[in-house]
Amino acid sequence: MSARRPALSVDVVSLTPHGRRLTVLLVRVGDSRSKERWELPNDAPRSDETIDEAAARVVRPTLGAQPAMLEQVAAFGDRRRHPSDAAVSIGYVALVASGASASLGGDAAWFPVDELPPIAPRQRAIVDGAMHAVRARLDQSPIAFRLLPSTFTLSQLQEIYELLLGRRLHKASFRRALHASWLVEPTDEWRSEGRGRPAQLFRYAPRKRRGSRRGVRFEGVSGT
Amino acid sequence: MSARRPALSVDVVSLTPHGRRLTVLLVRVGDSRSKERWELPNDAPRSDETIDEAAARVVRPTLGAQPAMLEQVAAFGDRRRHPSDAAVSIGYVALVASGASASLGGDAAWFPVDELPPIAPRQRAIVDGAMHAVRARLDQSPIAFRLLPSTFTLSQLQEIYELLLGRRLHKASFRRALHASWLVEPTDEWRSEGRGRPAQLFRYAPRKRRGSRRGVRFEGVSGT
DNA sequence: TCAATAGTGTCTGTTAGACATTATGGA
DNA sequence: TCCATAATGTCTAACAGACACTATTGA
Repeated sequence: MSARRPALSVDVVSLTPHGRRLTVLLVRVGDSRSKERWELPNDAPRSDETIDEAAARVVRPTLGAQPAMLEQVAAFGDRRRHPSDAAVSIGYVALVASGASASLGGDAAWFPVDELPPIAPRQRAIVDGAMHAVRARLDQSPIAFRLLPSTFTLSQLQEIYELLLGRRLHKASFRRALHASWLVEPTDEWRSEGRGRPAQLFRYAPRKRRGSRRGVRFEGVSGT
Repeated sequence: MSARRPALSVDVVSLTPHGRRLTVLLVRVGDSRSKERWELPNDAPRSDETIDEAAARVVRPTLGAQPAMLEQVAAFGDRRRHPSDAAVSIGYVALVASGASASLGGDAAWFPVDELPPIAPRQRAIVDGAMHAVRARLDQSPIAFRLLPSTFTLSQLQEIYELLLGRRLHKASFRRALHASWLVEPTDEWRSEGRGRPAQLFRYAPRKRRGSRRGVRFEGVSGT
């Protein structure tokens, strides 16, 4: 994309749920005759741009709209290979609401995060770092809602938490903690999905907390 | 230090306790006639160097030895001013054991973190980011021990935790949680400091955890 | 002796996780 | 009807924080 040996690149890991899996957005890069090559959307920041602005610009063409969240992960300045050969790459995570990924740019596609095609080693590290950062922030701030449409069932919400944490949660405990956190409110609608009893729809509506807690906080482990 | 408008700088926030305060290492910069100016130790990374290596090189001359921990905080690429005018600065935190800061380089000095002299706005943001990162990692990994000599009293350890967390902890709860975490073991020595009963000295000696926890974990708030 | 700090034992309220039960729809 | 999922109530073990107490030194 940019000229030879830039000092910097900005790389964005876009995440969205697809079914029961978390997926990452990759773009196919040139080389029409050689075998397929994929990479994270990335570019060198321009001279008049902050790195946050560069990251926003990098996701714009591939994603239709702006993501629900875009945050820096870290700088990666080791000797691992990067497509642009940049000395240092700055990783970002973008969270995209489920279903909002309808209009993908031409050569972009979503891949399950645990089944990525071969990518440059440094970009592989950026993806891992992005997952770490998201998990770390999950109990500090309510970022799980960024991956959901505006109304959702509690089972959907729990599924997102399980996707991000990589482990099952206890249903009753999850709902108790959620209730105590005052982050959601019920709507009048119910949704029937397949078998079983229909689920009530909720929306994200954080209330002022009187004293203490910041996020949702689960120690909760195994699930039935 | 380096030529005009480098693309990158690496800035290191070195932390060590002094008495009951956390202090940051700053260096005085040139300008012998003008009024004092201080800044975080920083430099542009060299072309053959990773950013981690650059950070290690930056702290070496000012600190006597290598710090007990050196980790990246984040990249700071906004439009705030930086001494070198770098487009992007990468912040690092170094933790230095108490007392190990005997041989400081020429124009370096420790300042209480809440009473820093005026520094460039971006470096101010790097210091804040470093404090955030340290607090965030405190309950994930036992970094408090990096700020202590090899043997210490439990009151000293608790004081470090209070310094880093910025709030008082409950003594009995602190010791209970510490005992449960299997991170320290007692030595045969006791130390008498001023009045009161002498305190037993402990050393950092993490044991294998059978099941769950990673760090120390305190919800614990107020102290007697 | 008093003051100050170290170190411990007990009580209580909160809560995470397990378990059980009811509710409600589709096949 | 049976089955699958939603939603909720109760029990229990673990634990954080409060409180009280003993232990041991210096002044």
